[in-house]
Amino acid sequence: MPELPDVEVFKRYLDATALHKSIQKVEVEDNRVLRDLTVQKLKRRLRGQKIHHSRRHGKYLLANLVEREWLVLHFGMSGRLKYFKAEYSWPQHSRILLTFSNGFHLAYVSQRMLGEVGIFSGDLDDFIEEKELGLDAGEIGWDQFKERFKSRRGSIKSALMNQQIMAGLGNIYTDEVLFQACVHPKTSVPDLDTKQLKSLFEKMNAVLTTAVDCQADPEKMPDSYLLPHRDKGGRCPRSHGELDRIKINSRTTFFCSACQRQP
DNA sequence: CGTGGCTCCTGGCGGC
DNA sequence: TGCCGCCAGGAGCCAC
Repeated sequence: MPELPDVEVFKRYLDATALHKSIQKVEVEDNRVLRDLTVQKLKRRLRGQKIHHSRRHGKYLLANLVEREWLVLHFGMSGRLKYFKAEYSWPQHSRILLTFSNGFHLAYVSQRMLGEVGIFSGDLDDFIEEKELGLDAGEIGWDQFKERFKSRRGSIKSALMNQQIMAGLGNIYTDEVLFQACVHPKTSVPDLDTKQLKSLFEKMNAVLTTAVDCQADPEKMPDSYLLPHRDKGGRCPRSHGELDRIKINSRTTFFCSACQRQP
């Protein structure tokens, strides 16, 4: 699930629940989510600290611990956060559990463990540089968007999903943006005219804003969106034709061949 | 440089 | 009912 809107919702959730509370206990239920980081180091860096504020960049959420030190959360395909009180209500697939001084817990939940929990030392800009991330999709301006995409040769879907060009869009929201802009996902970037590129930029902003407003919940999204219709029998809300389903870069891609014309 | 395939993982679902 | 293969909203790596 976690693309930019989902992670933004996680950020707001974290901000509303876990700030300014002393971390008393750190439990690692499965150390595979730590990758190269040792359990010992994670505990040493977290215990006794507080999360002062958080930042999101693309699909990453960074929780600030001390000056130039962050707890890094990446959610892979199935990650989320859960703040709760009672011990017996631990969510299934909790991999990391923090216990605060008020007795509440914050769980990093990840069924498939494709995400990562880490510690980063440095400024946010250093992190972005190390991960080679492009500008955040929610903050990029039109001139930068145009600049970054016009030098690309591949398909627009691949480009929009490329975190080095721009960070935040994943498979689902890329399909949504292409659908809203009526652009076929296989269109090669150089074949797009400025008007189409501008439309993609504007629709991207609208989609991201709407998705965050809907708490990234497909059921709350407008019926005119692709999201609520992908997967369940799948009919285009505009043409009412059956949605097409293809693979691009081995990712399932939904689109409407009536609205999004073959390049 | 871009694309497609494979890999890391777990678990739900449809088909037989 | 049970088992199996397929698939899933991420992303790094490698061969072509």
